[in-house]
Amino acid sequence: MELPNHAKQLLLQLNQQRAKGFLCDVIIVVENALFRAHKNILAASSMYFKSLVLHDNLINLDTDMVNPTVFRQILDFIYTGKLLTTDQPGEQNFNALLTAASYLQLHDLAALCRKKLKRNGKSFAGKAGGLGVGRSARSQRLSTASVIQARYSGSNEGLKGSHSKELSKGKLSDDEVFISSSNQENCHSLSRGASKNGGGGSSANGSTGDQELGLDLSKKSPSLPVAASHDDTQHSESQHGSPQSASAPAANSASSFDESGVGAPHSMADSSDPMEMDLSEECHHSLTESSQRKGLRHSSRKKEWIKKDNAFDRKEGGKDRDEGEGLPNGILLGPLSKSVERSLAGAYGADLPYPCKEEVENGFPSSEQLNAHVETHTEEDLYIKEEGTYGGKDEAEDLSNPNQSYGTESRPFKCSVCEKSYKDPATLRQHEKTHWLTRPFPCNICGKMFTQRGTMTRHMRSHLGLKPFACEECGMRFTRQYRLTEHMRVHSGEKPYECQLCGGKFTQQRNLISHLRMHTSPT
DNA sequence: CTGGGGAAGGGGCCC
DNA sequence: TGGGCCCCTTCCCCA
Repeated sequence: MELPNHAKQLLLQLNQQRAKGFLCDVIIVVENALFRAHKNILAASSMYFKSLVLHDNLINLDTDMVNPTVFRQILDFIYTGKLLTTDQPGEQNFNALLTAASYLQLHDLAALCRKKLKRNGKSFAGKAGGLGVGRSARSQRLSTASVIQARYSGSNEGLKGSHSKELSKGKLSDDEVFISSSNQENCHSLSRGASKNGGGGSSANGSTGDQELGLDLSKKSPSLPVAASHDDTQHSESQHGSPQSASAPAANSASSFDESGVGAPHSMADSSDPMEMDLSEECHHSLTESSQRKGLRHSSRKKEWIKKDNAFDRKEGGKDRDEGEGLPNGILLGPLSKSVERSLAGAYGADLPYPCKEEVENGFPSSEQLNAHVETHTEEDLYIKEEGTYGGKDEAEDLSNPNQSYGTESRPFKCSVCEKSYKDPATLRQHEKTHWLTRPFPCNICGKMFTQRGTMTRHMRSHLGLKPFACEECGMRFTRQYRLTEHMRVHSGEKPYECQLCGGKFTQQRNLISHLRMHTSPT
């Protein structure tokens, strides 16, 4: 069933709202003219607008590329899909429209203009003049073709190169540089988007690249709502998408996460590029995270995704850990995009269950079904009652129950689920996370999820082979300082852990513990 | 072959 | 956010 005029009616309403300024949330300044519009509409019509409205409520357009008359036409076109003619000569108008459309990355409109100009037998490329409508001489002589070419050049250098080529050919003089600061950004974004090398999923890559080129798009808006590096990366990625793939990269954008289910599968399911997976997961990550910041925890509609049980993969024994560390059994794929699920499933040949903690036995055949199920849970359900069933907790760890060594007087913050109490609310909150069904911090590489960010980043280090702590004696490297300290005892011969039963000494406490088991085990 | 010890990897959790 | 310490586990060596 489909309403025949739904889209049309919707657009009509939006256009009427625009006329009244109703719910308009962005102002576009073109020369002395102001235009009000809706960010969503602009963002949906052009990647360029999308990147701009993400940060700003007030947008200044390059008056060399677009003038008020043309922009009015363009805005009308965006809202109606119709191009209204002006009283100026058609060819001039289409040239101006083409330039502006190219500048604003309104590709449909640009194509339309090109078509029209072609039909009129007028080549727009390289034509001097014709931009009309208050254009400056320098812009008028600028060919749209060169605009587009410059924007798609491989790098900033490439851009300069192509521009200087034009200069040397005498087509442009020094003052004919059309690239305003915003254009440079734009160009940069596109070129980065076109070459996947620079993109990457790591925030390091993204930010470094921008900095290298003296460009930090996030600087555009100091009031960027979520300033985490992840989000910066997503933001960059969203802007770096080439126009040709405008819909796909948008799936990774923080501003367009709702598209992830639509745009992602195409680019991701078909790709084994882990970076692409990263992006989606980053998206998931940021969603989960920001949701929590917003107090989603207290929402009765919270969706919870869990690993079957921590104990599960332990029971599975070492083989699984070795062979499938990347995707442990009972992987807790959260609300990842379907494509990521498929990618992971394909990569690891594993079933990806969507078990609700309550229904571990049954599981759910699809994320949607689990989704529907978890919707039925209330906040209380988010907590697992302490019955010794929560993975990872064992008797030994219970011995370290803070309450056993401290009175509750000095630890006033008591866990509502178990008996533990803490000195400060932050620690309590951190502890309470261990009772959540959700694990908010997914590994971008294998999808494994963690309750604490630190644990996740530490885990990531193992993926990346980052071992910052080196032994000065033998050069062996470790992921953790503690390991290095432990290791140094090998060289020093220090064995601080002594068995009280047999006097055996050990360099590692854990080895003493396992040794003690030998004493206490029945056999 | 088996069991114990040494050394190391990785996750959970508290501070 | 990272350090520190707890845990389980694995791998290797050797008796």
